Amino acid sequence: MESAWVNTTLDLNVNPFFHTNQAPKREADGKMADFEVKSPIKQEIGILVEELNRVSAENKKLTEMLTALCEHYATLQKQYEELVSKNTETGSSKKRKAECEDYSTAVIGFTTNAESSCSIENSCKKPKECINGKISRACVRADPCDNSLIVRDGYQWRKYGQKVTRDNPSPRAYFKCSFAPSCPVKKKVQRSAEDPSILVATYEGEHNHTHHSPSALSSLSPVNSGAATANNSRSARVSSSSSAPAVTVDLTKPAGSDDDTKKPTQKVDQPAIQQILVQQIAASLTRDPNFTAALAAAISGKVVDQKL
DNA sequence: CGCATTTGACCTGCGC
DNA sequence: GCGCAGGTCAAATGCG
Repeated sequence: MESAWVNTTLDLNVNPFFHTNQAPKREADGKMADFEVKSPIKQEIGILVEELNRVSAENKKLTEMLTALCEHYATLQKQYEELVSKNTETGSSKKRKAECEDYSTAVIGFTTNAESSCSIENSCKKPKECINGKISRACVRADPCDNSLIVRDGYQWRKYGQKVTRDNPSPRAYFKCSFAPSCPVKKKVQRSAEDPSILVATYEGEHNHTHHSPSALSSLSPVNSGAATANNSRSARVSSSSSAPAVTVDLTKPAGSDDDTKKPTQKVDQPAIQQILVQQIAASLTRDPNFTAALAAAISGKVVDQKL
């Protein structure tokens, strides 16, 4: 992932003759008398210098926007890695404290733990529950006014309990998967203590049935679709693309250095305006918290699938 | 009437 | 051993 930066190369053709049809021709006709072109050339140079300054300023602005984008991405990635490393840590004997800390820090994103079962709640579970203990966590942005602890993830859940925990004023709801009678998966949903608009869903176990609930998927609310709606298997990717407009972000291109933007580019077939458009879209997307949350969920879901 | 949700009681594990 | 806190059960309740 480290190398998956956005290409920062801007195809801003600052060739002085780019915007003038006459100049190259005159250059080709190089033997033209000085007195014939002196005055128009001066005027033209002034215009071109002005144009160059404008483009340079725009270039600088775009570079800054792109830097912000990359920093934002790096921050998200760092957050994700911290969460993963935290979940893979072993040895915290004080399970309840550890769990509490997890809730307070896992504000955005989706974490899972496929290899080391029960690491999040390693010491709290009965041994028999740890055998199938694949634990994952999803954070879903929800309306703070909505008291229902419902996380729509495509599965059918049956609520079997609710409890107010010590470290969080909002109650914790307990769900069992009712899609299949023998499905052992359980889900705990609780609002984040720090941000009541975020629902933290913790999944335990693996579904022993296929996930096909179109009605449930189609009912994913816009509130959820923009945030990280996910569970421990496939629905993370499905939900993130179910109702939101399709946005394809290519992060596979290597990043260009700052110097790259200053180099004159050989490519003239790609209009600069398209590049600017792309940059502006990227910048606006990174300012959208829903998009960043969805991106985090999508990345997490990808990692989960690779682990499976 | 059947199913899902609510909610108080009970069970279990952990720390002191 | 006791108390605390999280997790689960099951009767009561609500809703379509």
